[in-house]
Order: sequence, then C-alpha cells, then structure tokens
Amino acid sequence: MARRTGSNGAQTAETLRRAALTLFARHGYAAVSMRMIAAEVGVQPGALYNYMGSKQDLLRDLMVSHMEELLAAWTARAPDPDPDPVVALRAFVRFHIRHHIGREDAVFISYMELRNLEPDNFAAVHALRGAYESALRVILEDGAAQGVLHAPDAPVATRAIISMLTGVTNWFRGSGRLSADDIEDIYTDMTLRAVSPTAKGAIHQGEDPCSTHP
Amino acid sequence: MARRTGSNGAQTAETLRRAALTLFARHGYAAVSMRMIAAEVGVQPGALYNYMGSKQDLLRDLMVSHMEELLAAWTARAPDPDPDPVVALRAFVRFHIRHHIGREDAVFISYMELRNLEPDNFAAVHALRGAYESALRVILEDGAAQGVLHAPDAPVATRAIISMLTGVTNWFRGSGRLSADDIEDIYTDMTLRAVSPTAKGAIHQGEDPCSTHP
DNA sequence: GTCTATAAGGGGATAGAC
DNA sequence: GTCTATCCCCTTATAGAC
Repeated sequence: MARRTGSNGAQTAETLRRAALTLFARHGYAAVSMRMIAAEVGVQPGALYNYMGSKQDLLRDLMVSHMEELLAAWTARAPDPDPDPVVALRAFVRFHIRHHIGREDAVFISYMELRNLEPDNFAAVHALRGAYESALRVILEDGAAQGVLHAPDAPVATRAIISMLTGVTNWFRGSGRLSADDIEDIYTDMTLRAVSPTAKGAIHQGEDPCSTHP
Repeated sequence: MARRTGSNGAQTAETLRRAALTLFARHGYAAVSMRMIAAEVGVQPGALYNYMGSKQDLLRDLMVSHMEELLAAWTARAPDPDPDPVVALRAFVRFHIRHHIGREDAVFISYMELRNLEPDNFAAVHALRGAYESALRVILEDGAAQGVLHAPDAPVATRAIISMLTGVTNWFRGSGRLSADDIEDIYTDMTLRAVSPTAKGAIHQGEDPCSTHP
C-alpha cells in the first residue's frame, strides 16, 4: 500500500495496533518483522517508530491493554457482585465467554507471548491476570463457605474453569452450527454442574479400576 | 560445551531433541536459533545438520512424536474401553492428567507452534489430535445415549473438557502444596460433575428436579 | 561425526531529507 | 509524518578439511 493523502497520526497509530495484533496472533511475535507490519500498515518500516518505542513496547501495550479492558469490562458489568454465589458465578461465566468471543487474537497473544515479555512487562501483565482470576476465586470461596457450591480447592477450580472457558477461543468462530448464545448456554451449564453440590461425585464411586497409581 | 571424546551419533541425536524441546517451549520456535540449540547440545551449528534435515523437520518430528506417543499410551491403557461410559470417562480423565503432567514442554509446543508448521506438517499433527479427541467424544456420546452422562453437545463438551484438563500444564509443577494425585482427584471430580445427569442445571435455576437433599 | 568458514539474506533500529 | 538509505548484527543452511 502506498501512503494515502490525508492520512494522519492517530489513524496510523490505530492501524498499526490492529495490524500488529493480527500478525502477532497469526505468526507469533518473534516471527513477525517490522517490515511485515509496515507493509500491512502501508508505510515504510522507519515510519513505524513515530508511534512506538520498540517492538517490545508494542507487544507490552497490546497485552496490557487487553487485560485492562477485560478488568474494566468486568468491573462495569458487576460493580456490585450478587450476594448469591450461584448467581454471581453464572454472571461471570456468561461475561467471560461473551467478552472473549470476538477477541481471539488478543486472547491468543495474551497466553502465547508471555514468554516474549521482558521481566518488568511480564510482571505487569501477570498482576493484571491475577486480579481478574481472583474475582472468580472469591465467588467460588463464598459459594463453598455457604454450601451452595462444591469447590474443595478454590484456586485449582478457578484455574480449571478459566482454562475451560477461555479454550472456546481456540475453535469457535461464529460461522458454524452454533451461535455465541448457544456457546454461552453450554459452557454455563457445564461450569455450574462442575461445582454443583448436588452432582454425583467422581471419587467416592467404589472401586476405581482406572487408578494407575504404581 | 566443547566436543566430548567418545560422544556418538545416537546420543547426540537424543540430546538434540531434548534441547530443542526445552528451548522451543521456553522461547518459541521462531525465537530459537540453530546457534542456541548447538550451544545447548555442545556442538557447532553446522554439525546439527547431521541429525535433521531442517529446523522445520525438527519441529514436525517433536510434535508428531508427542501426538503419536499420546495415542499409543491411550491405546495401551484402554485397549478394550469399559462399556460403562462413566467408568470410561473417569479412566480417560485420569489418563490425560497423568500423561500430560511431566510433559509440559511438549504440550506447550503442541498448542503454540501449530502456526509455525508448514501445511503438510500441520495436517499430520491436526489429524492425530482429532483421533485422540474422538476417543473422549465417543465416551460422551455413549454416555448421553445411555442417559448416564449429561452432554447435550458432545463435540463442544469434548473440547471444553480437553481444555480444562490440559490447562493443568500451564501452572502445575509438582513442587507446591498439591501432588499429582491430588490434581487427578480434583479434575476427575470436576469433570464427572460437569457431565453428571444429576447435577443442578445452570439454565433453569430455581428448580432442582434431581436434588438429593430436600 | 565434527570442525571452520562462508554464502545469501533478513533482522531491529536510526539519520537526515522533505 | 513519511520517505530513502543505511548500520550492524543475526539468521538458516552448506562446503570442504580433518
């Protein structure tokens, strides 16, 4: 693409962020060159440095922005968490699925490129992730304390649920047989069952022929 | 490391595979240079080409080997699947967790570096992954047909469960307060509950047709 | 089987003109 | 704000000596 007459800085900056997000998700941070980004944006490589300090700064900004947006959206969605942990959990699951569908690139980058962040940048992103996950953990802890949820180990259950929910971005594309609402329903159902105190437990089922403990 | 007297080809080949697995997992395929691998193996960069055709061949071999090993282990573990889907599901969950703990590097590479595989290599790995996931899907379908499992959408439930289980490799390291056995127990419990027909459903809240407690 | 040396090309980032 | 040109370094892979 050649330089377009009338292009301005703010527009180019946003185009740059979107191009980098797509390219990093598709090929990986290390595999994407400044020349590739410049070609996608439609400027010469050197011009990119009007909008970013370095390639690392660009990665950090994309990841921090994603996490801050996620936290802000959850805070706006549930400024006053429902006192019923079951209701709060259902709200969290629907929010998480809904927020992540359509942000597949940012989600993928936020998991895969952690290793390419320099230590200070990693610490910042890691702290934001911890803040978000603690919202779910507190719901599970409250539910367990009240006896309305079954979560003997809340930290582990938190990670298990987050992994299950976020995994939807690995395959769901919205163009298949299921709508985003269908997905929300299925995952909400599975999550609520997974921590339901009325479900059949898995461990106390008599003999376990599957145990492979040596 | 300098060349060691008495080193031989087979030993170097295995050292190369292990070094590449660790480095690819830690820094990413694109960020790892042949020089880094050679330094880790203890040879000069050019000598690596006695053991591999190219860097891409090395990545494909690592990923295909991981998937083939996984499939072979499951086939050996359950050559004759239990006719009771609940028992079969419990066996699958325990197998999956147990097999993946200790293989964090291979698991991470198998998910993160799919995008760096050339089309033919990607197709091969993708097919192997599909074969493995179908083992779980069939269990869920059988269980739903018999009414002993709740899985209204078996393909989606399969992906949700695999994501939840594999997610354990993102954080579990064995040196914390929980043992691998503890993790197996927790995830087996959550998975069985998630597809239990006796759990409280998530969508029709307020009614609880299956509660065992008044 | 491993070494040294090198080919051929791409990498991030900067300088200075306009 | 964007361009052209460039610095200096690293990349994968190969050639040929030993």
